[in-house]
Amino acid sequence: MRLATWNVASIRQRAPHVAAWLAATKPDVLFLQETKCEEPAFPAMAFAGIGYQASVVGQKAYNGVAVLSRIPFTVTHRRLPALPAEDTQARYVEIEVEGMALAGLYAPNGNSGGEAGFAYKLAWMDALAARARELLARDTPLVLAGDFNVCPEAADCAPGALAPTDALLHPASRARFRTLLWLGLTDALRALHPDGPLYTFWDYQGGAYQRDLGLRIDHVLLSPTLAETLKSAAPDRAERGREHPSDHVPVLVEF
DNA sequence: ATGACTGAGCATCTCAGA
Repeated sequence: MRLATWNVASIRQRAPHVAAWLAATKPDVLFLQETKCEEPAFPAMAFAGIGYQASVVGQKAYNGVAVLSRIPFTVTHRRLPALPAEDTQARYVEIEVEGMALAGLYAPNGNSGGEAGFAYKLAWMDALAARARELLARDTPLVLAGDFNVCPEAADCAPGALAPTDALLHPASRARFRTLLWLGLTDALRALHPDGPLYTFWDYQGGAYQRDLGLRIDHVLLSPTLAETLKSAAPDRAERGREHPSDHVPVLVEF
């Protein structure tokens, strides 16, 4: 299985990038985040023509996740079950493929909306952990892939790339990420590349990419039986150097 | 002192991103 995740910062702006990347890389499944449109505006035709079926969990202007797959899949969840019904933010999609649960997620940033915004980030991460716990209790092979909006360790934030008080670095945010690891999930990038920077994001401002002031916030977590078969895991840095790029690059994992 | 990012939307500014 070749599985990827990519925060595209608007699928309507990035459809050509995504289609070209799919044609060149040919992953089985690609999870997208920050598609920023409702389902009817999602450019599904751009991907159908190259063999990828889309399933979209969209909303107007903000958030939005989707999955593109060239293998058959069934959508099992379009929201996290533990969140209140009135929460309509489009941040989670879960599919079933060959007995595996594959989840694409866009965790809240947590820097906007004051204390309530940060509390929402933590509550959302708790709901994600609850879902992971549920699947693992059933021995379902599981992948969590997406923009977690957490730099897990010091090496995941270039010095000066963020203010020390940023929500992505907050001890409570990092604790929520560690909780996922303590459930037995393996951080695919770090499992194969234990040391040094492995950035997946560079800010648009201040020449962050040219100065390599990046962050590692896009992650792929694997349950134990899948982690045992892990072959490769890498961010595709070259995408950040293209014309009109997303501020995130795709992360590709092979297992 | 200067100029300094991107995208969406009931838009010529505001909000959000991170």
